[in-house]
Amino acid sequence: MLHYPSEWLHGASLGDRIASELRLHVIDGTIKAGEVISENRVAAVFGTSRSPVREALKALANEGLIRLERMGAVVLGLSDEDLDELYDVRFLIESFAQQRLAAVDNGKLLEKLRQMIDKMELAVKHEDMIAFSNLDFSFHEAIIIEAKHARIQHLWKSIRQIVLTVMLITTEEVFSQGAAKLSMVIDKHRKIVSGLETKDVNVIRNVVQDYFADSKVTLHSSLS
Amino acid sequence: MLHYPSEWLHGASLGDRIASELRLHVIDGTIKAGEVISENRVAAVFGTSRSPVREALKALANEGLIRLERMGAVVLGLSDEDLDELYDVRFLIESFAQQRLAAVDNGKLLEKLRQMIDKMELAVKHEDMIAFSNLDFSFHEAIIIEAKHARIQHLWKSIRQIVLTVMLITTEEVFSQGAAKLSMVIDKHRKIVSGLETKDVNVIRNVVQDYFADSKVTLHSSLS
DNA sequence: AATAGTGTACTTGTATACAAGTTAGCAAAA
DNA sequence: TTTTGCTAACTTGTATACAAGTACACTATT
Repeated sequence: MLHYPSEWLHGASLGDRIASELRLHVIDGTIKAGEVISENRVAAVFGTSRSPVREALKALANEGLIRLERMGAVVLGLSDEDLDELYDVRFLIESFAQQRLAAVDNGKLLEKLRQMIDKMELAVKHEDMIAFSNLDFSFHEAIIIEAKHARIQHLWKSIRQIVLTVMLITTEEVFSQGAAKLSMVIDKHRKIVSGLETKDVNVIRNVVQDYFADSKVTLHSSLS
Repeated sequence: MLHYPSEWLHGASLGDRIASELRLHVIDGTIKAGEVISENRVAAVFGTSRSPVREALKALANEGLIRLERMGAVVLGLSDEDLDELYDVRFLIESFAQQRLAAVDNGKLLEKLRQMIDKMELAVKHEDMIAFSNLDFSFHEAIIIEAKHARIQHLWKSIRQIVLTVMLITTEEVFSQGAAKLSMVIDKHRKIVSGLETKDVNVIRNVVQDYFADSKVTLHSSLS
């Protein structure tokens, strides 16, 4: 059973840890949609009081993974359709961010992105799946942060944990498909860098569209 | 001093009430950006324990109005730029929703929207500012809900309280500008209905663009 | 006077206690 | 058999208690 990487939990409170573990299991289906969970039971499972559990459930509710009700919280899960929608929103956010980056000096960002791609290749060589998924995630997050739009960054924040967790799961699958698939993934990121280089909003729009259209395909073949 | 309408708080927990009141005062500037607030002090002000305050602060942090730190939460507030960005995001979300509605049968929605517009005129006649702002809000929310995209609705959920509160404040200003301004606002909503009627994505895109471009102008002239 | 050390008051994170409300099941009555 | 009413075990919302960590001012020392 996949566990949430403990190195991603440094300095995290109990509430954060419970949220991360719960999130992972809701997304990977260990906790099934329709199930009803209560603060007390979750607290018992994790051996804590209700306080951190309460925070975790609030967080998961904010992310749309569960729905808080009068009695108990019902698990919503992430269906295939939900994943599609998640990528719709990722596209919306990243597309906005990249369009914005076309209008400013983005040299330093591009350098950073290229370094990340180098590290991706290293992670492939070391067969370090966790590092790879983290790099994939950080690549896109760097773009969004560099766009310097507080509200957009906030939208991102509301889905970032889900995206990170989904990437963790899908990367596991991609790794099992061998080096060819991985170099395709890396190449897609190179295309994004090339797109940003042009600083042409039309080129960028197409690049981002291609990226996410392709990602959706990978996503579906990976999860079914 | 403007208070959060108590009729919007039916069945709300203490946490919700504190969040709403705090949100209003952060947005209207009664609580200034840069200020540091602590759970204890807020609890003392509202005469409650820290528990509901804690929830309220978490909610406000999720909305980006404050930033939680080791010691105390620092108020971020909503600058003019933040408001611009808020409307960027509103445009992004509603534009997506309306594009989606072009492809489906939206007759029932249109009927509902027209009824809302009628009620707006009634609210003007009765000089009921709170009802008007609520109708304006519900009009746009109805569009987003009807798009039936869970992730998009979630993005909306993460800003809806801020939008509602901003509308409450700006509507107060619009009302003070007299009937002519109000009928302009109502007319803008009629244009949206007309746009949706065409079911033409290009027409709709332009209508929504116009709507929010114009709203931004109103917003700025209203708050400075 | 400047600085190092220390204590105090404040902060959050977590645990626990209690109150009020909801649900489900069972028993008793029609 | 059906329905009504009650009980008992759950649920969340809120209050309170405690622990660990942080900032800041004050004091003693150089």
